[in-house]
Amino acid sequence: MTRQDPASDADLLFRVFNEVGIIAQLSSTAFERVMPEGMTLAQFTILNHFVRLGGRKRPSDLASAFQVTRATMTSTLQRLEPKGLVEIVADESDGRGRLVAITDAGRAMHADCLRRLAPLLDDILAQIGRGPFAAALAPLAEIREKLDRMRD
Amino acid sequence: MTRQDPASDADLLFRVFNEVGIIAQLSSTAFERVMPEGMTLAQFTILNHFVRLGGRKRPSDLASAFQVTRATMTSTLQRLEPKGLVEIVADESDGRGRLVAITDAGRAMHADCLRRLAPLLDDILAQIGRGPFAAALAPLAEIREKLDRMRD
DNA sequence: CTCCTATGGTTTGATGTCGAACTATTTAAT
DNA sequence: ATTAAATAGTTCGACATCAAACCATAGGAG
Repeated sequence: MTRQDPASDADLLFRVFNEVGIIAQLSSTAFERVMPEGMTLAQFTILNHFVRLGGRKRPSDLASAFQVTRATMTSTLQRLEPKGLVEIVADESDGRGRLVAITDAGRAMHADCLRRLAPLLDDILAQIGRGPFAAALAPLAEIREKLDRMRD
Repeated sequence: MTRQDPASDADLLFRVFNEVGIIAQLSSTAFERVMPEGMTLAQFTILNHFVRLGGRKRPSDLASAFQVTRATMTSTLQRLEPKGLVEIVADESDGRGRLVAITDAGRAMHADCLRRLAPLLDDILAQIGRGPFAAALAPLAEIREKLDRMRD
């Protein structure tokens, strides 16, 4: 029963990755259209991390938390810091490292983003319902986790 | 039973979009690491379209087929054409339009990409199995379709 | 102690992507 | 027929992202 034509397996993977790509595209641009001028999903994600977990983190820890390269994190932090949304200080205990923390302005920006996001989420829930999301979450989490573990 | 705390609904959506974003990220970079030098997922997707469906298409049709802007399609076509993988000619019946078609070199490149992709797909199937993909496909397709219909 | 490797960050160059502004052509409206 | 609105493509500027190359510091092997 679990035996399958290899071609159809490949096709299944293709289709899933294709849907995933399109959804990622559509959702991130929908997000960014309602966000304050200049705020991107990548930047919001950093603020969200600090609002939920607090504390100070090294850029490389943020990079692995979000599955991006250190170069990408450098770039995003270099956009957040001039706006005063995060502050970055040298790590006393490690001459190479730096430590990032959110500022009050960053918290205010995050709150504003959440406020603007609410109507969009309501709209999506009204149009699609929670069913498909509930059904997709567990398999997606498994795919993500194993895919992540494979990148070695 | 279907009644839910609105906060948990928002959280569900957040999580699904988050998983989707990470999977899109990981899968596309995994794809591009095994592809021939200079080939990207975006470019492969165009070649794949023509190999499967044949014919000639206008850039704007390709753009809507792949849910990207015309500007994005212009950019991708401007990378494929100099490499000789597609050819672009004026549309006789419409002075504004242009028509894109794949070339023999494009077909050869596509075949090479498929050949290189096979081991990666095998690896993914071996590590994850088809189960989570089969489970995710239908809900993802529904989310994608309705999200797509909302962008108006 | 000295050297070699590992780790943290940055820079550079390339690609994909968007939105906005622009040109050219087509179609519809009056 | 003239004009206004829609459509096809392009260009530009910004951002996210990666890989590769690079600098600095830390840690371990002898």
